[in-house]
Amino acid sequence: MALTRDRALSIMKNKGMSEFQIKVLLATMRIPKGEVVTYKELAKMIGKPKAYRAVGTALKNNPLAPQIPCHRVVKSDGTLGNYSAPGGTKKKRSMLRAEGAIK
DNA sequence: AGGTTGACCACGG
DNA sequence: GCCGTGGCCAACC
Repeated sequence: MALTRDRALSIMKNKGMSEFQIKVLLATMRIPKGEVVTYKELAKMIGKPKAYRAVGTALKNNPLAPQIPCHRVVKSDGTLGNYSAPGGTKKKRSMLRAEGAIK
């Protein structure tokens, strides 16, 4: 079943997450399949261009791991960055490769 | 209230 | 390519 924005919002609020983290995760949900964005771009999307570091903190807390495509978020220099879901960075790379987002 | 930590960034050697 | 340094911000203790 597809995860709607409203549903994600109530789950996250229920977890007691901060507004900042909620915004990060909502923005992450909008990333189209087959594309990647950087942590910095993501920070800019939520109106805090310099909070790219805190963006990482927020994604790590992602309570909806498979449904929010946090694997589509990479570093500014083009490398992958970290990934806390099972499989780690290796899994992240293979998923992106399967989507055609990276070579 | 203050210090530490981290899925980062940019720059330099 | 690697490593160190300074800077940034929010979360956590």
